[in-house]
Amino acid sequence: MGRWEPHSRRRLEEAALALYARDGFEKTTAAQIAERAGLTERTFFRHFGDKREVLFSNEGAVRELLVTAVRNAPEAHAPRDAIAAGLQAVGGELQPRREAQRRRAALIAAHPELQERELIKQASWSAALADTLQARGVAEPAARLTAKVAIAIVRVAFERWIDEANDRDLPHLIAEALDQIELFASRE
Amino acid sequence: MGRWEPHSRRRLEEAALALYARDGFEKTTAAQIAERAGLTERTFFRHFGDKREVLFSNEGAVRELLVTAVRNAPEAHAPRDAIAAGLQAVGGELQPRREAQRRRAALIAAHPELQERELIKQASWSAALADTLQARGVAEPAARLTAKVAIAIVRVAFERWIDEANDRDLPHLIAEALDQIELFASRE
DNA sequence: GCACGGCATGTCAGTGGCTGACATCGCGAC
DNA sequence: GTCGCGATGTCAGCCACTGACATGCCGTGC
Repeated sequence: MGRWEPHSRRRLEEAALALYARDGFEKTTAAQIAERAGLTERTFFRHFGDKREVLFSNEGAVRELLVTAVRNAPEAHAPRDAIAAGLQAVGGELQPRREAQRRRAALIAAHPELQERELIKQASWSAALADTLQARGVAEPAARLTAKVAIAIVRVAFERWIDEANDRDLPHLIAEALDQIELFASRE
Repeated sequence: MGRWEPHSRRRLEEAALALYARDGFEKTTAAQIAERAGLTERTFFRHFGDKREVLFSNEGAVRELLVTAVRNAPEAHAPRDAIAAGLQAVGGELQPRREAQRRRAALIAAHPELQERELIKQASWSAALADTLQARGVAEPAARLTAKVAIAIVRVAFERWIDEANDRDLPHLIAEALDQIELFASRE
């Protein structure tokens, strides 16, 4: 066995989740999280830039999923269809974790500081998507605009998926939202 | 003369602007801002919820401009045209202050924490716009989606306006961005 | 013209997020 | 077996932000 228990990062994430849910975000201190994980506050801040970031450790992976799916869409596909593939990839990834996503969304909705962090993550998705569209030949500023619209689509679909009593699945809701917008983004 | 110099809020804003520009955002403390304004740190935090908020005091007024213009658009106008009126109102408001907007944008672009705040302000524009569209008869979730697209349009136009060497005016850039998207948002 | 209450500010003490500097020590490379 | 690396611990400190209470001009009512 090593000098320390393994998986410290994951332990911190789990401790944070549990305490944020139990006591609320503001009432939880970084020291409490660290203690519950058997670590020190300083170590918490080595793994996560701030108290909020611990709730967003997954974000990079989902973003990569999105841009990869768009990048790998057949070259003949119009931007709209490449984007559809990307959004569906994200939808398929999140669909199985509905309950966890719901809890997480409720936590974020209750705390403006967390919404801010969520929004900047969305902006980073948008920027990455815009780059990918450019690489597929979409010119600026259409690429940036189209990317923002695409993120708006997933978000609205996501919110319906979280909110609604019925259990329509996320990919379906994404497709529906996509149908409501005529994406510009023609090749030239 | 009153017990104190008047316009303390404005003095704080100006002091903050000057110091953020001169020394950078993080290197400026709230106490320094207050001192430059002839006030105390505590008073700074009575006027502004945090160090960032002082850069966004104008935001509510512009949001009101937007929703009012949309609300007052002739009832016969399609949502797309009502939105166009709203966005043009915002464009017309910002156009005369290009240099100030440019400086402000540069400051924000250099600091992720400020971007976060900017994004949540945009989200509040979007939410207010969605409500207004609903009041005009646009159903959910189309209203929310359309509102987000509208905000994406102003943002992309705004960024071009800020960035570009030439001096095309903001209302024109907004109209151009609007043309790139077919807004859904039909009445029923 | 005086008492009074409100309101913007001041004062003070405290909490907690976050950081830099330095110490510790198991583990793998060689 | 030594050595250096990397993850963690320890400690001291800054500053954003807050609650509680004090102060004193100013308008209001009488």
